Formats: sequence, C-alpha cells, structure tokens
Amino acid sequence: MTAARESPAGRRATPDEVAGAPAVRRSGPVLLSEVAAHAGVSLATASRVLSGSRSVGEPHRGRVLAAAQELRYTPNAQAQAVARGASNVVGLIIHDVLDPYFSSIAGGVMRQVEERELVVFLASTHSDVDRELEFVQTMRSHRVRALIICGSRTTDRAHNERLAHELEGYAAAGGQAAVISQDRLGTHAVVPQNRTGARALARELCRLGHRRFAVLAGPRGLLTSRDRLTGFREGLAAEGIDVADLQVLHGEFTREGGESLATRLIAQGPLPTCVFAVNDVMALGALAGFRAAGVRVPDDVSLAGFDDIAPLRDVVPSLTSVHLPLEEMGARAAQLALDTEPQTTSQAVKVHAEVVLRDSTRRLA
Amino acid sequence: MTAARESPAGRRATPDEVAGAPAVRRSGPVLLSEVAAHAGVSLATASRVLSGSRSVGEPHRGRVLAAAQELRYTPNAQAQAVARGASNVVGLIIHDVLDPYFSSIAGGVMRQVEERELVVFLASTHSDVDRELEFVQTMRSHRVRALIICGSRTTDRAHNERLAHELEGYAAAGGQAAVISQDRLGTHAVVPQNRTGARALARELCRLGHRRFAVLAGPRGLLTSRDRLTGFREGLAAEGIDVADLQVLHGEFTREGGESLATRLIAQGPLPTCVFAVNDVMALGALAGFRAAGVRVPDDVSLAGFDDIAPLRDVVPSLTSVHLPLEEMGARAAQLALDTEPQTTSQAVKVHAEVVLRDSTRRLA
DNA sequence: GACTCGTCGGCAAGCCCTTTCCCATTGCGG
DNA sequence: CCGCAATGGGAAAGGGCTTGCCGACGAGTC
Repeated sequence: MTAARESPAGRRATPDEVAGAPAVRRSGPVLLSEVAAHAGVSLATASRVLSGSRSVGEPHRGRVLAAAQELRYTPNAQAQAVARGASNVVGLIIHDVLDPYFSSIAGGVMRQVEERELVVFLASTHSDVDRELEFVQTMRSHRVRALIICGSRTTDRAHNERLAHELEGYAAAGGQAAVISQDRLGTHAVVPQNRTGARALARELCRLGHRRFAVLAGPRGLLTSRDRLTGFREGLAAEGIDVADLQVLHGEFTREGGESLATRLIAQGPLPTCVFAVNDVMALGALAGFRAAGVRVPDDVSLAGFDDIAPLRDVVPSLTSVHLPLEEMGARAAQLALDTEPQTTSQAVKVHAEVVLRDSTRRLA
Repeated sequence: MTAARESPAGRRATPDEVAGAPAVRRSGPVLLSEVAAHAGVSLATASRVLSGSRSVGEPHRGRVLAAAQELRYTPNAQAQAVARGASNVVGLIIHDVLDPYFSSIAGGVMRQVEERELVVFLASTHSDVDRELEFVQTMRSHRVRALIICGSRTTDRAHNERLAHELEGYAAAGGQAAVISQDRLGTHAVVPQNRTGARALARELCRLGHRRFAVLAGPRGLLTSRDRLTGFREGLAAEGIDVADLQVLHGEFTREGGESLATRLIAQGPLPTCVFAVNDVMALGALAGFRAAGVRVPDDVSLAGFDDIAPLRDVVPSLTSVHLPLEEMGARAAQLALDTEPQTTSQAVKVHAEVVLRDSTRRLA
C-alpha cells in the first residue's frame, strides 16, 4: 500500500527518458493530465476529446488523439465511474461455473452484456446462502449498474428476508436487479414453470405405462426441488396414481448427490419402473450410479431429469428431460435488468418448460 | 448521463424525510460523509473506523459503526480504488463460458480469487482475436490487479505481437498477467504439454494395435491444435508408422466442427481404425457424427480426444483422452498472477498431460 | 460596423474516498 | 510538577476524471 502510494511520487521524479535507453516506461499508468500536457491542451479538452462528450476543434482534437496513442493512454474506468456517478459493469451471481446449468445461464447473460459493451463481475456462491448475501453487498459496493442473481429460493424465511432486504438496499441505491428462479424479492424475476413442467412430465411418463415411481429430490429446503416434486405429484395424481407411496429421496443438488441417491434407491429394495431426478445434474449422477450397480437404463428402470442441460446431448441413453431455455433465461434476466427504467414496477417472466421424451424412458408393455 | 448527474443534486434538495412516510430513502447510495455526520465525527474518523486503517477510540468507533449499520452504508469500491490506487479485482478472459474446457479453467481461477476475497471481471471473446485485444484494454482500463488470459496462441504473427504489446503495456502500468496455453508473451504462463501428451497418446494407440489413423484437427492457425498434431505425428513415427499418409482434417474447435469433420471423414472413403480429435469438444462432436452415420465406436472405429473435460464422465462409450488438470491450471495461473511480486521475471509452468485409455479405443485383434 | 449567435478552450468545482499532516489530549517517568 | 512520547481527532490535500460555467473568438445578420 505504501508502495502504491509512493509510486506516483517516484514516477514524477524520474526523468522522462533515460538517455540511451529508448522508451523506458516509468511505472504506473499514464494519466490524462500527461496526455493533455503532451498535446499542449488543458485537461478538460483532453477529456472531451477522449470521451467525445463535446466537440473539440480539429487542431486540438488531432493532437490529443496522437498524444493518447503515443503515450498508450488508457482511461481509468474507476475514476470515470466515480466522476460520472455511473458504472458500466453488471454483476452476476451464480452457484458454480462448473455446473452446466449455471454456465448456460451465464452464457446468456454474457451475450447480452457484451452486446451493450459492458463488463461483468462474476461471483460464485457454491450454494452458500451467506456468501450470496455477501456478494450482493460486494456488487453493491462496486456500484454495478445491474445485478443478476441466479440462485435458488429456499424455504428459509430469515434468509429470504435478509436477501430481499439487501436487494431493496441495492435498489434504493439506484441499482437494477433481476433474479432467476426466484421471485417475491421485489425485483425483476425470470421463473421457469417448474411445477407445470414436472406435471407434464408425470403425465407423459404415465402415458408410457409407468405406475411406480421414485423421485430423487434435492435438499428439502430448496424451492426449485420442492416445486418440481409437487408438480410431479400433481401430475401423477391427475393420472390416477396413488401418490401416498411415492418414494422420495432427498440429497444434494449435484452429480454426487444423484449418484448416491441412486445407490440408496437400489439398496432399498425393488426398483420402481421409473425414476425422476429433479434436475439433470442429479439425473446424470443417478445414471452413473445405476450403471455402476449394473442396473440398465431404460431396460431395468426408466430415468428422467429436468433442465435439459447441454451435456445431455452426448449421453447414452439420451436422457428424457424437461427442457428449459437456459441461455434465454439468462439473456432475459439481463434484458430485464438492463433495459428497464429504474423505478419501474418489477416484472416477472414465466419461462415455459417443455417435456422432451428421449431414450432413457421406455414404454412399458 | 445528465440524469446521473442531476440525481445527487436532486437528492440533496429533497427533504430528509417526507412527513408521514417513514423511512423513505432518498435515491442514490449513502455517502461516507452522511455516516460521519450521523455519528457526529469527522469524515476522516469515519473512514478510519470503517477501513480499519488506524485505531479509533471506543466512543467514536461504536458510534460510527452504528451509524453505518443504521444507514446501510456501503463503501464505494470504485472511489476506494481510485483513492488507494489499487483495486481488488482480477480480470479473466476466456473464449466461452459454455465450453466445458474454459468453464473448468474458470472454476479453478474463481476458487483462488474467492480465497483472497477478490472479485473477477469475466470476459468472453468467442474466439475473436480482436475482442481479445479489446478486452485486455478494457481490463487495463479497469485497473485489474491481475489478468488471466486463457486463449489460444495463433500463428498469426501480427496478432501475437499486438497482444504481447498490449500485455507489456498492462505490465508497465503495474499489472500482473498470467496466460494459459500460450507463452512467449512476456507474462507468466501455464502451458500444458500438448506435444508430449499427444505423442504418448499415439504410442498407446499403437500399442493397441492401430496402424491407420485420422486426425480431426482444429483451425490451422491455432498452435494448440498444431502442437497436438505434431506430437501425434511424432508418436506415430516413433512407432514406425509412415506419417506421410496420415489423414488430417481441419475444422472448427467446436462440437459442430468435430461433427462435420467426422461426416466428411466417413464420406472420404474407408475409415482408419482410429481417429484422434485434437480436443474433447471436437471428439464429442465426432462421436455424435459417427453415431448419426451408423458408425459404431469403438467397434467400427476407435476415437480419442484431448483435455479430459468434465462431461466426458457421462459419455458412452467412455472416451479415451489425454487428461489435463484444467481446474488446477486455472488455479495455478491465478496464483502466478496474484502471488508473484510484480517485476519478477515471469515464470512458465509446464502442466503434465496424461493419457487415459477408456472404452472408445479398442484393442485390435 | 455593431450586434447576436454559436463554437470551442480552459478554469475550477465537483465525484467519493483515503491519507498526510498537524494539533490537542492523555499518561507516564523523572 | 514538568517534559516526553504516545495516542486520537480533524482539516485539507490529494487520487484521476467529468462537466458547468465563463470568456474568447469567428461567422453571420441588419
């Protein structure tokens, strides 16, 4: 820190050029004032030329541009943000870049952000709610102009309130936020039709002749998991299946979670004819678990997931899932946060979920 | 812009509280000066308490903390960065978040960044070299304290020079950079042993009895592709195979690229016994292409990739590949950029690549 | 030729913080 | 009981940039 402080001082003391050593750069970035001096104009003029905020007469204009180029001037975006009172960065909070669900969403967000020539701050919570809260703070402190959170709503009231509170603080400070997969937070929201999708899936599976199901669900506290489970139950009930003895196993929302649940399911005795994993990452884990135990999909058991994540394309058997336009969801959230006037009442976008039957679910004789 | 400007002015004019409406927050963030005023101390004292830069006596200390909490003060990170002359953000430039190769590396970087309580700026170039250059500029203008670039070195001399030039500018301005998969840029570098890895792969494949190969390579200009191809050739030669009639097809470094190359390969006539796709994403595409054409892997043709990306775990047949510790590479790059003293001579870390034989490559009778 | 515009440069006052001085306390040994 | 260091508080000078305002100057009008 002291070093950082001393460097400008030392810099100024250094002669511009050491004789004989050509183009010896002093340390530290080039300042606008240096460009102005080099071009022989005032700071204001240099600033105006470079930011194009007002027209500047040709002789000066050219000189400033030349000087900037020669000195390799790069404006200090932080200082600009402070002076202008507005930054051009967007915050994005997800659980984990490594999870294809989140990276797809991130991809959608990125594309929108790039189109607008903004930059994104990426933070990953690794499913830790406290870090989520913390990151909202961080983003707020960086004065991001828009904040996109792709988390998972929990049933933890206290946490939800704190999050809503943080977001309200962020909004009060002038920021725009959009949340994916959550709602009732007073922000824009992009929410997939988890329940409807799961219901439709249940119907399709029943139409294939399945009657005995098991569900590999996520943590009890996660609303996404709960909604899908509820929808699935509803769908089964609508097909006249007794939901009371539906096997439901709860585990982590990860590949390992799915794998261990599959193992547990196998250990519990006779398999149902069809297993629904509430998300694809778990479904992939389950697939691995089944395979390891010698249980064949779909011959011994049918398997369906939810989300239709990208890696599904290369899995054999191809996995039945409920398709969610993940990239689009990210893009939509970004649009909501970036294109809506602040102070507008927040919008909630419902995202359609569509069942895609593939080879992992077979028709029963 | 004008609006942004006027808001502080408007803010100040607004009465603190509209009678009757409790806790009506004025728009815009809370300032340190307001906290100080609220606590009845000077700006300096408030700053010292909140940043802990110097000890402050208890009565004041408590009051400041209370005021900050009550007002929901969030420091302006941008202003702090300007004032301190050092930011706590790290830049990360990759090709595409959606590509598992890059997201794994990003994951490794993120973890290191999080440990140090920093934030990351993420930019994706979508393989556009000009955008890469542009982003280095952007990152530089944001004064990121460290910059990690995970690109692909091309044979385009002009571009390499421009990149090196940019990076030199960045370094001159006091930043630390680390580059993954590239070198000779005057920065720290993390470079996988592409050539050695491919050579070892060739040897293993030969040991399985294969003699006739095809290579699905990336764009001609990409050094990564070229190195792997070279290594593969060397490996074959070492096993006494005539490299002259090795079929090499060039395409995009993507799934679609791999798929269309596989199709082309099939169209070209009799298949070799083994195909090497220079990266896994292409290999997955090729697998799909083969499957679509009714060519069975590994019965009709063996297939091997490179990188050992995460989604490979769920592919059937499991894909032979050359394992690269992707997350670790990201982490290592982050460490180099973050933990090395500036002005130190740049280090180059070689990353070991290890052949992993799986089911997609079969032993010939 | 006096007048009004409109254009363009520069001064200086911001933006929100941090940090350097400097002064007023206080506590302590001599 | 005095001088000393150590401590803690504040005013103010930055950090790098933007922009409101004023004044200068040239071009157009009557």
